[in-house]
Amino acid sequence: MVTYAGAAVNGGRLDGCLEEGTVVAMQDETRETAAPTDGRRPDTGATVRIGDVAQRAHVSPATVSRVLTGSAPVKEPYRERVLRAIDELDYRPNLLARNLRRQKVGMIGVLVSDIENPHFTAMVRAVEDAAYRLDYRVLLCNTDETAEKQRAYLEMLAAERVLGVIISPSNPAGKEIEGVLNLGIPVVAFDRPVDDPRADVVVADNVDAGRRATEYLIAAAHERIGFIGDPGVETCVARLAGYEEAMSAAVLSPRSSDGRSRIGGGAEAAEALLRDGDLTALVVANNLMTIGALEVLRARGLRVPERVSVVAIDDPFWAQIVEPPLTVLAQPVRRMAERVVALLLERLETGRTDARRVVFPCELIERASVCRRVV
Amino acid sequence: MVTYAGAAVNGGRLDGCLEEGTVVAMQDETRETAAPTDGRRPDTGATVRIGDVAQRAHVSPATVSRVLTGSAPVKEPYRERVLRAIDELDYRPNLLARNLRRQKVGMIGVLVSDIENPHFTAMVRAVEDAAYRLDYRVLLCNTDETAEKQRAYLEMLAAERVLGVIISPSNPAGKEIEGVLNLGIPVVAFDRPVDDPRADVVVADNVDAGRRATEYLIAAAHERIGFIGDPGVETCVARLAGYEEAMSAAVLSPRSSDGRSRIGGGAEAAEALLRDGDLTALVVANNLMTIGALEVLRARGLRVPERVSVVAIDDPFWAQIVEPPLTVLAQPVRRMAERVVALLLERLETGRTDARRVVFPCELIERASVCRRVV
DNA sequence: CTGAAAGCGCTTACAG
DNA sequence: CTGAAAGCGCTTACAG
Repeated sequence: MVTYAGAAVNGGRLDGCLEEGTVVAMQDETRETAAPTDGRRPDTGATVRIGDVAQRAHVSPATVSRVLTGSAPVKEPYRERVLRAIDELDYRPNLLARNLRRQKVGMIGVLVSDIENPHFTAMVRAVEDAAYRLDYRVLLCNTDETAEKQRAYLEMLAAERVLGVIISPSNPAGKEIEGVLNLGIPVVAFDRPVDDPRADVVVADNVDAGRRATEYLIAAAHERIGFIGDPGVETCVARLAGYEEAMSAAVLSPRSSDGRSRIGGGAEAAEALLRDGDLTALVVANNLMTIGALEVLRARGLRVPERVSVVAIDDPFWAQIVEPPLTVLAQPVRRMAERVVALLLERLETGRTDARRVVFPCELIERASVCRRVV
Repeated sequence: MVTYAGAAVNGGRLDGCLEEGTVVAMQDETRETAAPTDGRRPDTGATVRIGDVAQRAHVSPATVSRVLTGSAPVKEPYRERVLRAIDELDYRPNLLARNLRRQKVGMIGVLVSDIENPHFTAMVRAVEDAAYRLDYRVLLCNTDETAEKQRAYLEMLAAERVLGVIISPSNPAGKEIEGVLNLGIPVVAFDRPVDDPRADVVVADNVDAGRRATEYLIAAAHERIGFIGDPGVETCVARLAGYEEAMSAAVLSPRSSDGRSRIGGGAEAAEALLRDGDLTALVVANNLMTIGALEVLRARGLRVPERVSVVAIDDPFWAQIVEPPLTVLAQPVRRMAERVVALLLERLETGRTDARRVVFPCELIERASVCRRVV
């Protein structure tokens, strides 16, 4: 707080002159000061190694290693001397060396296709939780729906010899994953399937989700129902398929638009659908696109649900504070994440090699964004 | 899609019997099948090493290394033989060995205190983007507002000898960071300051944000203004200080409550404040707590802004679709993140050692969650 | 239970 | 420009 009080003295000179993204302006708005460096040098260089500890404790490096890792018992006079030496020298083992020796790292890699999407974020959170408890550290990579970043990260994870890989594949899935698999590193795919038959897969039943979302609207007498999806993303394609099934079963004509999985795309897709025809309902295939669609409906003064009913797929944390609270098909994210970790661990611990595919049904949560169409 | 069609055949048997979190039920809801394993063994074991490549290309390992890293030019007959051998053997260098030899990894560690908070998620995204472009890989750790996880991850990053650390410290900040700093690994703190004077710090001007949020409400004739914060989180404490400054400058009595930085806590804090007195306005110190507060206001039928006006600090992506769209003090997240990466790189590349502190002002964005108090 | 020694798979001065 | 050799800092059979 002391620092803060000082920092705030001449703060907040905005005066409306702030322009988002203007880097030049940043110089003016920010204050930059050199903090005192208190004499301590960042003492690079002379790092202490296991040999130094051994010497100081009058034991062999092997013994130090053994107390460090607990790989074998060490008798009392030695043990304590080692511990003290470690403490006195502030020794921290170099994992780079340990990893090389052991030919593995205590990490599992998690590749996520969009870290800003709350759906993935919730997944990651659950995965990290579970893995952490089991003493695995998580190396999280954001592939940004990009094949190139996915390849680069997969390459790195393979080179780094992680214990296992958990991935929500960016499309097109599959090819780049072989390198990892060939190294004998187990992979489990979540949210979206992966082509390689050696990988486990945990997905929601997306075509069912799309179908049920649509059927729910049809049951409320809607007929002109649009769909916002993303032809480039496998989950959305499946949801679209479910939507189309339901529509054709009811002899209604489907109309869908590409929302590119993002907020902005969802907005554009909504615009396009609205332009083309007089919709009374919308199925939106993911939570980010739902935001875009809602923004457009609001901007046009089309009230939800009276004028346009909406069913979203995904149940993000904000679904209830939106006006009206969203009726959704929710994936059991937490349980799916736990399953993902369990599958990976099973492979790690039992050496299982036959691939599993687990499909979770979604749950319909009725809130207030759908009403019966007034005929 | 083929796989999907099959998967969906008997999908979606929910029938209302699904209970969130019931693990037992999971067995019934999910279908698990063994996928074909197509004969390929996960050929563990016989990994190919640089020596194998060298042998096949009739060159020395040193030469292979040189074409791999580009550390020195390699003449044509050799170069091509090496490339072919690499390709034929599907060789991928073992980074564990490379790292050990070089005594560093091409990774920077990013520690974030809550990965489910869109504020951090946006930050992480921007950091990852910038770092990736510069060819650094990001090791992301979720500390969960927990000193223990923070310590464990910091320990790991130190042992792993990452190039640099970017951290939004969980409180209490500081102590655990010394190990990293002592190793000569640069650290830059974001969102919240870190105690060690060797670290760079990039923060928003939080007391100013709290003050301006409050002044804005006071200017709209509000007098009974509550504050939802988190005494355990430095940013929130600063925002509270700003709030208190503004209140006492206007001779109004402050009333604040602890929302523990989460949705649930925000809800409880709102309940508590509402119970204690007849508020007409609320300042909420972060976006997650804002959700909780809004849920409570909605549940009680207290309309925003007519009955209770709200100013939130943080401008998450959902601020505009909420009803009413939120008036907020927004941090320039993207620019802050870019600054963070720039500071780290500067240390990495120029070897700068004097610490910097950069403070960004927040921007007031007026939307519709505040109205003039009707006297 | 402890120590001496080999080795994990690379990279990089050092010669040539 | 290329190769032989040393070495990064650990761990782990192998003796004792």
